[in-house]
This record gives sequence, C-alpha cells and structure tokens, in this order.
Amino acid sequence: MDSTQAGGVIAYISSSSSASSPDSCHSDSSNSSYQSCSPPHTASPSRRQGQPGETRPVAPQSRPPRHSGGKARSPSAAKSGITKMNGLVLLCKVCGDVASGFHYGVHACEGCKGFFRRSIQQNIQYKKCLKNESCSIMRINRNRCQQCRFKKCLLVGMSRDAVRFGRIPKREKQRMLLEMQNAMNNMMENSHGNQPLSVYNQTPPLSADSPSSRPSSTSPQSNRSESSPDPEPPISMDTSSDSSGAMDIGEEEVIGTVTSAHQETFMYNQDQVNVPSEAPDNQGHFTKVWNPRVDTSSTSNQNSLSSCIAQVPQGSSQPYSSVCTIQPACQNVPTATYSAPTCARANRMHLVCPMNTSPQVDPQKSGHSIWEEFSMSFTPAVREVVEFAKRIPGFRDLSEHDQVSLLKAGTFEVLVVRFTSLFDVKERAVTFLSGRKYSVEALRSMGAGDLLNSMFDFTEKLQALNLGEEEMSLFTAVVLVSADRSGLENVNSVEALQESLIRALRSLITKNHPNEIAIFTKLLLKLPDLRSLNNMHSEQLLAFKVHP
Amino acid sequence: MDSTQAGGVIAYISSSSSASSPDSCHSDSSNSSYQSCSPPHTASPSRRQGQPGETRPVAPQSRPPRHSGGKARSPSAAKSGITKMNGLVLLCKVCGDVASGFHYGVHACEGCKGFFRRSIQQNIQYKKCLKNESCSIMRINRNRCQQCRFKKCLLVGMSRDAVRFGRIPKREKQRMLLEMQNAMNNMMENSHGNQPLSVYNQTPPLSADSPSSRPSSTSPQSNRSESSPDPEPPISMDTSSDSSGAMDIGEEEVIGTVTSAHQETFMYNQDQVNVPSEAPDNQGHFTKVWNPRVDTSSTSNQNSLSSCIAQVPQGSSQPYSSVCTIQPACQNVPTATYSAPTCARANRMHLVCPMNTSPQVDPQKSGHSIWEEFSMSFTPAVREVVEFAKRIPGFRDLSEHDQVSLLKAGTFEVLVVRFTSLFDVKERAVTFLSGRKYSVEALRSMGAGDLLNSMFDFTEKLQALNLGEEEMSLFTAVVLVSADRSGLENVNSVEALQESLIRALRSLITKNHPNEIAIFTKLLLKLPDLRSLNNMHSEQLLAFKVHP
DNA sequence: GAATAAGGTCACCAGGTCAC
DNA sequence: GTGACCTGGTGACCTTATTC
Ligand SMILES: [Zn+2]
Ligand SMILES: [Zn+2]
Ligand SMILES: [Zn+2]
Ligand SMILES: [Zn+2]
Repeated sequence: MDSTQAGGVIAYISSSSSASSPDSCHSDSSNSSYQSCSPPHTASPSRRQGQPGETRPVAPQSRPPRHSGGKARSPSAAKSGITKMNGLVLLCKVCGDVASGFHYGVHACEGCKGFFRRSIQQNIQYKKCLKNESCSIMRINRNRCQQCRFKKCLLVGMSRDAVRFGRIPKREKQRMLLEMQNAMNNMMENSHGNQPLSVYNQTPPLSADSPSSRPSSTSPQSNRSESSPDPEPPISMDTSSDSSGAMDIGEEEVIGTVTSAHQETFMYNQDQVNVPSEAPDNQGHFTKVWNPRVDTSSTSNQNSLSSCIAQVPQGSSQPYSSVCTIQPACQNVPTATYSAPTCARANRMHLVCPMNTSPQVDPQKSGHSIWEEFSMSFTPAVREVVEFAKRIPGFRDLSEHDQVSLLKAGTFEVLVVRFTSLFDVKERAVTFLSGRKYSVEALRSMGAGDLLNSMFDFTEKLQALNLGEEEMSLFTAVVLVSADRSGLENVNSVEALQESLIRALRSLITKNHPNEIAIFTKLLLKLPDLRSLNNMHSEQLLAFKVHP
Repeated sequence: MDSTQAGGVIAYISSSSSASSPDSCHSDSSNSSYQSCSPPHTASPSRRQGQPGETRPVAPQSRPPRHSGGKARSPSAAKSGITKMNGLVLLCKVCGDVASGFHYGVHACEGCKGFFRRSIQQNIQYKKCLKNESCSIMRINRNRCQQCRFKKCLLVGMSRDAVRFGRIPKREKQRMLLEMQNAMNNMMENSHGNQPLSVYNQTPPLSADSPSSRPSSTSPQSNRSESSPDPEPPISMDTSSDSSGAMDIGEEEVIGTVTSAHQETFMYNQDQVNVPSEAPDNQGHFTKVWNPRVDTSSTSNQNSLSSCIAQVPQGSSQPYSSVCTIQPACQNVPTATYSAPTCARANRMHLVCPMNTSPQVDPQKSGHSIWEEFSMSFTPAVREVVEFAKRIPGFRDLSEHDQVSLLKAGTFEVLVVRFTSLFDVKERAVTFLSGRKYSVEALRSMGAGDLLNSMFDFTEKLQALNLGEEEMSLFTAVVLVSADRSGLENVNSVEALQESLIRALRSLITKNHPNEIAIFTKLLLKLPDLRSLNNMHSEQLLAFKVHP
C-alpha cells in the first residue's frame, strides 16, 4: 500500500496536548504545540524533534522472489520537523514519503524538495525515461527515473512561484483542516462497505491533488531488510544470555522428565507413519481398539488426573469442544485436515479434521453418529496428553481445577504440536486415519478450509526448526502450561510453572544450538499461532455441532 | 548462517599506526562517529570537496587524510573508504569482507556491491551451482560460485528497493553507535570464546581498552555527544580492536522509528486522562455524535489514513469487527471495560467495552444506533493504530492485502496494549469515555464478564514489567506483526518483518535491563494471552451483533 | 519572535570505468 | 568477470530569509 500517493494528506499523529498526567511520558519533550511525547533523550539542540516515519527495513530473511530485501527507510523527515497538523502527518505528494513541509507549493519530503530545487536551479535536462515515461514514483523507487520524478513534481504542482513564505496563515490552516475532515468522513463512509482492499487504491480523498495518481501503481511490494537477515548473529545478545550460562541443576531434571513423559505418552509419533495399508476402522470404542500400546504407561494413568481428567474426555461436551478436533485416530496414521464446517461438499456438513478417520463422510451415517465417532476418534490422543501433563514436574501441584482448565484449554494446542510429524510438508499432504494420504489440494476440494491451511503452515514452520526430541518435549510442556488462563484459580502458580519450563527450554536450546538462539524466540512465537489455531478450531467445532 | 559474519558490524579495525584515529576522520559536525574514511591521497583531481578523505573547507578541523599507511586491514578496503563507527569496521554481510558502505540495503563490500549491481542490471542467469547450492560465501571464495553468491546477496536482503540515499540520520547514527558498543561489551563479556571475525582483526583481546576511546566514547555506552564537534585533534591513535558481534545497525533505526511512530500516533495515553468536563460537540459527522472531544486532534486526522489506510479500516466490515471494541473515544479519556454481550443487565445486550463511552446503554436508542455509535467511537484509536502500523519500518512493504489482514487481526491486540495505562490496577477500576471511572465490581454488576477480568489481569501483568516508552513501542509493533496469519498472502515477509522487530526488541531490552532478560521472554508470552483476549472479544462482538 | 520554507552543505550511494 | 575508484547525484540537516 503505501498509499503513497495519496494526496497530501495523511497520517494521524498524536498530539496530545494536555499534559495532564505527568507520568507517562517521561520524555521530555515537549513543545507543546506539537506532538506529544518526544523521544527520550533528545538532545538536539535546536530542532524540533519528531521523527518521521521512517521505515526501515530490517529484514531477516529474504525471500528471493521479490527481492526481498529490504526496503529502505524513509528518508526524509528524519528527525527534523515533520509537518503535521493536529496530529496528521502530511505525506509527500510526489513520492508518498513523509513530508517535511510545504515546498514549492506542495507538501513534499526533503528528497523531492531537494530534487526539485536542483532540477530548476541548474536547468537540468534529465535523460529520457527508459520506459514509457510513466514510471510510478514512490519512496522506494523515486530515484530510478529522474525524468518521471520531475514530471511528477510538476504534475502535482511544484513550481518556483508557488512558494509560500512565512508561517501558515491562519485561514489557510483552517481550510486545510476542513478538507481533511471531509476526506476522512468520506473515507469512513465507504468504509462501511466491505471490501477491504479495493478501497485501497483509490484515491485520495483529498482533493485535488493527486493528479497523477494512477491507481497507484505498481505494486506495493517489497520487503525490507536492512540488516539483519541472518538468522542471528553469532553472538549477539539474546535471550539466552540472561541465564548465566550454566544450566541449572534442576533444569536438567526437568528436561529429562519431560522428555521421557513425552516419549512415553506419545505413540503417534513419527516413526509410525508407515502407512498400514489397511487398518480399517479401528476403533471400536476407543481405547481398546485404537492402540495396543496404550496399556502400560498410558493406561495406567489415573492418578490425580484420573479424577480430574478422566472427566475431561468424558464429561461435558466442553472438553471436547476445547480439545478435540485434531487427532489421528489410529496409532499409525495420523490424519489431518480440516475444513470449514460450512463447506459441505458432501451435501452435509463435515469436519474435515486432520485427526479424523477420513476427510469424507459416509452419507449413510446419521449426523449424530458421525459426531460421536468423530469425538471418540481422538479420545486416545487426548488421554495421552493428559498423561503427559501429569508427568510434567510441577503440574500435579496445581489445583485440580487448574489442571483441568489448562488441559481443556491446551490439549488441542498440544495435539497440534504433537502431530507435526503427520504432515508431509514436502508433498503437502496429510495422512488420515484410514491410512490414506491426501494432498492439501484434494482436501481443499473436499471442503477443507482455512484451518487446514493454517495448520499446514504452522506445521511447516515448526518442522523447519528441526527440533530434537527433547526440545519438542519441553516445548510441548510449555504449550500446555501456556494455555489460555482465563478461569484459573491460581494464575501465579501456573505462571511459576511456566517459567521453570521456559527456563529449561531455553537452556536446552542454548546448549543444542549455540548459534541459533533465535530458535527459542521462534518457538515462543509459535504460541500465539497455536492460540489462533485453537480458536479457529473451536469455532468450527461449534459450527459443526450446531449443524452437523 | 554461515559465515556468520556478524551482521554487519564489527570488526574493530586497528589502525594502529597512529595516524589518525578513526575519529579523526570524522568530520566535524556531527560527531557521530560513523564515517567513512577515505583514502589518503586522493588523487582525483577534480572532486568536490566533500569527499572523503579530504579536508573539507568548512569543517572545523580538517581531517588529515588518513592514510593508509598503517592500517592493516584486510584485503579490500584498502584505501577507499571504509565505513566505520568509532573504530568499528562494518563488515560485508555477504562475504564478511570490510564493507564500504550501505549498499542496496545492506552493509556490503565493493565487490559484493558491484556483483549485485551487475546481477540485477543485466538479468544475469548464473550457471547452476556445482555443489548443493549452499556454498559458503567468504571473502576468499566469494568468486567461486556465482549462483550462491547472488543467493546470499538476496538472503541478506540486498535489493534495489532497499537503497538508501543521503546521509545517515543523526539520531540513527547515535543509536547505532550505542548499540554497537553495548553489543561489543556484551560480547566481550560473555564470549570469550568465540570470535567470529577474528580474522580480521588482530586483536585485541579486548577488553578494556577503550576502543574508541577518545572523546566520546570511552566507555561503552552512553554518551552521545551531540554537539561537540570533534574536539580532538586529528591525530590520535586509536583504536584497534576487534570484535564483532553486535547488533545490527538497522536495529537502532527500527527502535527509533517505531518509538516515534508510537508516540506520535498515540494520543490516548496517559496524560490525557483528565476528564474534560464539557467539550461540546465539535464535529459534525460521526464525530459529533460519539464524542465531543474528538475534535481537533482527532478529527483532523484524516490524512494519511485517509489515503492509505483509509483503506485499511475501511474495507470490509471486518475491520470493525475484528478490531473494534476496545477504545476510548475521545482523546482525553480513555475508557475501558468489557462485558459479555450476553450479559444484558439492562434488559438488552450491551457490550461493556472498555473503549466505550459508558458501560451503560441508553434504553432509548435502537440497537442499531447503539452499534453504530459504538463502532464509531473507536474509530480514532483504530486510525491511530493504522497510522502506527504504516510507520513501522517494513510494514508498508507488505502487500496491501497483508497489511489489511494484519491490521484486522491485530488492531484489537494493539489497542489492548496501548490502553494499558487506562486501567487502574491499584484501584481495580477503569475509566470510560465519559470520563467516569468504574470499579471492576461495578462493571461486573453491570454485566461485564470474563473479558473484562482477563483484560485486567493482562494489564496488570504488563504494567508490572514496567516497560519504558521504547520498549512499549517495539512491543506494540511486535504485537501487530504477530497477529493471526491466516489468510496472509505472503507469510514469509510478515515473518521476516516480525523477526526484525523482535530482534530490535530483544536488543533494546538487553540494553535497558541487562540483568533481566527474562523480560523479553515474558513479553513474548504475552502474545498468546493477547490472542486469547482477541478471541474472547470477537466472540462477544459477534454475539453482540447477533443480538444487539 | 515564532513559524516555516528556500537554499546550501556535505555525508553517503548507485553506477560507470577500466586495469586485472 | 571482478572490484578499486570516480562521477553524478541524493537527501538529512542547517542557515538564511520571509511572513504572521
Ligand atoms: Zn517525496
Ligand atoms: Zn520513467
Ligand atoms: Zn562482500
Ligand atoms: Zn554454490
């Protein structure tokens, strides 16, 4: 977007004038009439500060397609003054960068101002445009074609005789304000409608200007970058540093315990992706059928959870709703898909869930039975999660209520993580319970929707981190204790538990990937993604229940 | 990454020889230490003065041409200008050689700059890599595989769109310096061991020496010298040292830019909680209705938004729905509360939203008008968020679609963070638009539900971290780019952007709270909480719309 | 005197050159 | 082809002039 060319108007800035409350803005700042807080140490002597927007890039990695790189910052307006009116930041009418004032008759950035000055001072004749003399002029490409830039300057009205000296006449200021208001109102009006983007390119409200505006052109694009693309500088600071280095004794234990808990309660993991050619319906009830291995370790778990958790799978439909969907039903074949309940390819709503037996619905079955079957299919996995939770050091010390709450809220997220191995990123396919593998496209055509896509994306990114077993285990534990906390009785203890697990995870990663501590950060950033998946899932499930 | 070359910064150069200290090279005025030194005797006859190495007329002190003599630098950079800051030599991000400047968006050496230029000019198709397309690119072998070299260029972010002309903004420079120093210190401290670039430098083990020493810098940190124009005589010696590591230059800029963007686009902050006793209607359109105080500042904002974002908010109704709720309507009084729509204390559903004018509903109004009024009330704040987003370095480089998507998904979260100051944790009360403060209990009795509680909890935790303005700003930016990604066109660019912001945030926190890096982790863990709040909010909003 | 813009300065770069 | 060097800009800041 970059709206760039918008006419001159633009950007909202804040200006608070009243300073009533001292507190926050500590910065010094101040000049009243201008904006609010200013940057902290501004030392600059005589300038007003305010930094304009600059944009800078920094982009980490790039993707080749469009050059990734980065974009660049916006230059102008640096700190000096940016012109604004009541909080509005004006943009350069030529290139869309932040304007530094009213130059040669139009609001323009320092760059365009200088460019225009030079152009008229020395009677420069720029060399001909290499294209059609209609290059778009935006901040990032304004230096690519002088002829077109100059043309644009003239087009928007820059002229030596359009200069205005001295302070802005009050009257004019008022008029401007008014215009802006109108523009804004318009904006809002249309905004009622919906189409997001369309509006986007349309014009600038602002009056007159924007002559040239073509649609704006070209494309937005590009990405930024500047500096740091790399995955992380060798040393660098970072999170890990805080720990002093050495790993805490307790941490080792936590790591070990969590890891074995994970391994012993997770049977659907990678190695089993050997498609079992057949494996017809497997579950009868659930347990018995689904997996032999449950026994030993899994089965026996009942302890504290048993009481609590036992209920999870069983009781209120709630548990299901919060947890359910994802799940491969049988031990070797995970499944995965997801579709919007609304799809109804098959003439009937159907949850194309990755953990389902199959993405298709048997038209014969009644809605109720489908739902039931579906619910049961993931029960085993849910139980595994519960078992896993119980073995997380400290988890059982939480109140039963909180244990249940966390499980209700977090099981789905844990399952998503656990089933990472079930998604074949390379082939972009997912294996279902039936043992069949379906390509994402196929699933989409069957009605799978956003959730599936999102899960795929998530899985892909997670797999890309190439975590080891221990890391996966710890991460899984973190995911669980980081589940939604609303309704918890004792948030603090959960937080404490979370902290210890996080610490262990960090140490582990620091140890295993000394040069890529960013992995830790990336993992933490997966948490919000999981939360989103959880929500999408809940919504679909709800819809599914309503319209089976 | 391979080579690791630290991200750009780094290597201290030794110039022992006396000659000039790097500083000396500096030019006058700014003392910033970043400059480029140029070759000694410049042979070129006619140049404009400003050339590097030369003495400039005006400058207070002329800098003697430093000349090479003694420095031993590695290869390239010989005489030409090497960019350095206080003795730190920047390295090419592609090959690790000494960088000659910031080219195509990244610090690069002359070789890589030229190589990249040729690559993009003629649309060169290099022949396929003979190995795995993963050749490491270092100074000594950079010419061995063109395909991989070009790939590396793109990877580190070189792009025509990332070009930056003109001088480096002072403020950024300063920041950069500071960070470098810090980074260096850190590096020294912890790492003994690794030294990436060791190669280049000789090294000094560093320590203590003050590298840059001299006027400014002696110690790591601090001091910016803003004004002093180089008090120092040209000579001196300097620095040598090595090191590496370090923060990327871009980070400083990112921090500065985001911080000012935040400050300048946030008017509802703290200080304004002064209740405006009156403030009659000022605006004529919606504005008028919703809140008197909107006037001036708020009203006028149309600009940028209008153009750019105008579009953002506008499009689908979505924006509102996804964003809406939280908001103080007027510029000085924030409001905040939230209730479950389901409550219906007043006999009618009502969204007790913190950003609403009041927790109560006027029984006279129609559901529709209430909804409308409500929607409008937060318009200004939403607009501010949009404006803020636009100024996040790199945000505008995303596709329009993705910009809109992120804003739709993340505005609510950003607002929750922004309005942290509106919640009075001590008294457990929230101020509404009307200027009245309501205790949580009162709100609950009016129907506020879980969302309010959760928001309160969130706010409390966030406030407890005691973040400074810069940190809050960066965090806010991170929140936005970490919004739900489903539906994005180009997840990778968003991710890259997120990474750069995260990196900046981490550096900032590391700098400000060297002993509490856990703060960084805690902040990241706030993201899933925000996601949950967002979902609760959406649900309520949906319910509200369905049953106004 | 404060605000505000034209112009000047000069730190910095994209590109072009041309010995290797 | 490569990359050290130049040339021709570019634009962040600053100084000076003008107007309210
Ligand atoms: Zn411009
Ligand atoms: Zn052109
Ligand atoms: Zn290089
Ligand atoms: Zn190669």
